[in-house]
Amino acid sequence: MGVDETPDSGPQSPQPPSPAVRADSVPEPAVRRLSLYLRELEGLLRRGRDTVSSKQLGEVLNLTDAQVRKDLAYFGQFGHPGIGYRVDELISRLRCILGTDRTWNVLLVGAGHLGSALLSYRGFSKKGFQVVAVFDSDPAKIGSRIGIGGSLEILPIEQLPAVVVEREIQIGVLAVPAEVAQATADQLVAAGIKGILNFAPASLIVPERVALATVDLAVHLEQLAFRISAEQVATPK
Amino acid sequence: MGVDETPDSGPQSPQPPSPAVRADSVPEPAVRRLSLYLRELEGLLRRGRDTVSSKQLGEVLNLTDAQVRKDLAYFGQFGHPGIGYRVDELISRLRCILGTDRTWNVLLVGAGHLGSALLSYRGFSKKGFQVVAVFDSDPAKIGSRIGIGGSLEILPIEQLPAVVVEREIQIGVLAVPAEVAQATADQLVAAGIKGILNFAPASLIVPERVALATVDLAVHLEQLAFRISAEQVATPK
DNA sequence: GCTTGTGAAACGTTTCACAGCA
DNA sequence: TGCTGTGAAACGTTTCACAAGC
Repeated sequence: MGVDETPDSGPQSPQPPSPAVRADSVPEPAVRRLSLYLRELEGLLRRGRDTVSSKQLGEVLNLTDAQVRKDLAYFGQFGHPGIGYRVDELISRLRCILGTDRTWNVLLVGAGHLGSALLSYRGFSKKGFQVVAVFDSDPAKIGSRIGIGGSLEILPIEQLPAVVVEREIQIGVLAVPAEVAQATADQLVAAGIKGILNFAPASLIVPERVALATVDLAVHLEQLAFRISAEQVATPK
Repeated sequence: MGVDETPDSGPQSPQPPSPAVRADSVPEPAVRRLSLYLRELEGLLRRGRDTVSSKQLGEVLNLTDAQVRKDLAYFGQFGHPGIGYRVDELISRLRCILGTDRTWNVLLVGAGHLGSALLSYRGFSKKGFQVVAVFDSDPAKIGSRIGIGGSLEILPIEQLPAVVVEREIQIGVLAVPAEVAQATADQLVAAGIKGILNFAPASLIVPERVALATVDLAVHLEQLAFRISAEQVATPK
């Protein structure tokens, strides 16, 4: 499948990554919820809360208190009996675990509607994800500037391997048509990307060492349609 | 929480919904995978395939053949021993089950970058989801036209209840800032919306009868960051 | 009082393995 | 032979219940 990998340790990895706890044998659903805990905690911090109990955290997220405690306990002992969890403390622990206590350099492939929207989305940089390169295959777009304040030049896909190394890019966001999604993913993998966030409505196959997440917007609408239909048939309660 | 619900049966529901099989006691993960099966099958159909086995379907989706068979069997007996599944037959069965064999009228709240991108996304209408109204709270935007060919006028949120009834809207897409997401969701619920697709990075609380799906783009990047970090710590295989 | 962390039980999902059919 | 549909076993996750700590 083309070139395979950057030698061993990347160009120079910024610093040893942070986890500090072995992150294996942790249920996948628990890891997904970690992000939700962090999001809620950041909201609590903004509202000036100092501590929060597993019960309170669970309530807003529709989870039991035991679930919250167990999820957090997979990674260490962060709580204080009788008190709960200290908001600021738990936030920095979770950021460390999730890897968002550092900056991640991200590239975007596909400067269409969705790609442009993602570029102007503040939520990414707030969490430490910095889009540092944009690629497109359309010759008409190449060379033009895009992003907040036109800070990025749209590059041809051929420059991908060099730019990934140069700008120390770890994650690629795919906002291309489904038909070219697999081929583009292959190029990202060949360039040494470590994770891919795929917005194309297609299943991708990547080597095990590459992390992959696919977000299919239409699929989520389909799930809503299913649940609405089911409701009308079954429980008109 | 404001007005509660449109009387009983909506204005006039287009037609009795399609499911035909009791859609209860089906594992949630199985329902999620139904959408993926459908997506793959549509790809197979385009490539001219007539039949497919559970093994072949499972391979592209990283699932076992038994998993595929069991998922489909929850809804009926669609397969043909010795042959597999007929692609066109299974597609129409799945569309019927998921509720995408009919058209869904959708509204969008929030005409910012993401909202605009969603409006110009072809994947929605391809699956039968038609955006028929757009709302925003910014007075500067109200009255201007948006969407493919400027076919939609941006309306003030005050018109929401009337428009939902008038245009028989079942699903609302939320592309608003996190701070106003819950308040906006409350308005959608009050207007009688049956399902909400939330793109704001916030947990929403809605009545049980309203279907809710939240897509937090930053959360998916966080999950990638976690898995990449974990990889470097654990298995440098 | 209230809260965490955790073994054990309960529950749900996935995989196995095979009968039955084309 | 090749494939589906399906009980039963294996596995994983969630909930329960309680000891220990503030």
